[in-house]
Amino acid sequence: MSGVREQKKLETQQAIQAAAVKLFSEKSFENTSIEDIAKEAGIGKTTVYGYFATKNDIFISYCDEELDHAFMQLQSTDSAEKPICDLLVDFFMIKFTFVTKNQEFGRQMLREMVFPCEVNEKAKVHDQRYFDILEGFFNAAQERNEISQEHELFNLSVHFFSLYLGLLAGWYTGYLNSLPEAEEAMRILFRQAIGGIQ
Amino acid sequence: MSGVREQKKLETQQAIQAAAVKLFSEKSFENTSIEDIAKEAGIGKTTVYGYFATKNDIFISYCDEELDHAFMQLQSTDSAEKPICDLLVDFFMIKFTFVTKNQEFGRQMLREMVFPCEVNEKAKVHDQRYFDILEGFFNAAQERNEISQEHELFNLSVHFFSLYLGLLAGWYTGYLNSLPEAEEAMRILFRQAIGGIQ
DNA sequence: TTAAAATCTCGAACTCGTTCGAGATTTATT
DNA sequence: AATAAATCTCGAACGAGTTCGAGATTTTAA
Repeated sequence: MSGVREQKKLETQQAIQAAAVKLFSEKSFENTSIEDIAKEAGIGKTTVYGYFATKNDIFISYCDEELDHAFMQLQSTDSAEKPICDLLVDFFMIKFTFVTKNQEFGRQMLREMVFPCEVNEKAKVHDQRYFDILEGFFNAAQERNEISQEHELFNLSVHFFSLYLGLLAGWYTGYLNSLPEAEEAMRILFRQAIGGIQ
Repeated sequence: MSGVREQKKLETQQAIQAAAVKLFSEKSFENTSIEDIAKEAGIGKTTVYGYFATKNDIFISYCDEELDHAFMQLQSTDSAEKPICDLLVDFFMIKFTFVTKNQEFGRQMLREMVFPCEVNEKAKVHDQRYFDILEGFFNAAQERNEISQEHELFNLSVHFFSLYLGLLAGWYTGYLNSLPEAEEAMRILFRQAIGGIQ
């Protein structure tokens, strides 16, 4: 009977993850201690470290779950026949709204995702999914001749993603204070990008 | 004889700041404890808290000093008769080089500056100085008709600053691995922004 | 079946950021 | 000059993340 240990390990792992999701949502990252998580998961505090190297790692796996949920919402972006600018604004405003919904959670997550301590393969997979969607948008826009063929899809995606990042920075540094304000700023920047500044 | 206390307070403040600069440079933020700083400054660990509310605050004041130095270098950007694209690349590559010179320091600083815990007036002053320079560039470019008058200087600055941020994110998430690579990517994005993508 | 190896668990302890509280020093008041 | 008020300092202690080490459990090998 091999695999008892493996089975238990999986269960414990999931128990920790579930406890973290629950407590981070109820209280928040800062207000949840490792001991809280351990207690909720029914194990000793030290045992947690057999599964996650640091408290931050638990947070990152929590982010992964949250992002998965958010991704569902995103996929339903109605990519019908809208002009590319509107489409992009819709797309990024969903992300923006999600990430700034909870100021603290968003900040913490962005710090980890945008300026991570070490290259994180899992995050790259996430990014790739978003970029796939974006590239789909641009590809369609190129085919209907709304935008030029001369730019690579990846570079286009990076461009708009960067503008999105800049807006988030503006939010967290206090330049933007409401969603409509953010959307207006986003529209201005996106139009600049599309039309050029020459 | 009034002011003995004030005098001492100033000295202590400077001693802490100097100790922090020294130790953060030698070891790094994480590897420097408050106690280390206190010892170096010749005071008790608790006393530090009379001057800075948190360890992070010490780091932020350290950043301010570093950024001041970096700013000097920046001002000397030769804004002669270069095309705006080259000028912007030069400008932002100085910033990029500075901030990524020490991977860990840069990451920590960017986290604080881009996604700060609370709105930080001092950081805004810094940003303003950079934006002033950028707006100067754009203004000159508009006057020699290199770029259109229709965009506000501020929005233009935000646009390129955002692209710069996106590149830093690319650096820290492992998409960019060398300065020449970063510069090439920057040039591509900047050209996209200038020429538009239509 | 059994002994050795590998792995898992958790109480105790360590580190470091931060707060408390009480005594020391300076300033203000008369 | 003397005393009260304000401020500064730092040893002690607390809280939370993390590591140590030793015993318990499971796997492997014979």
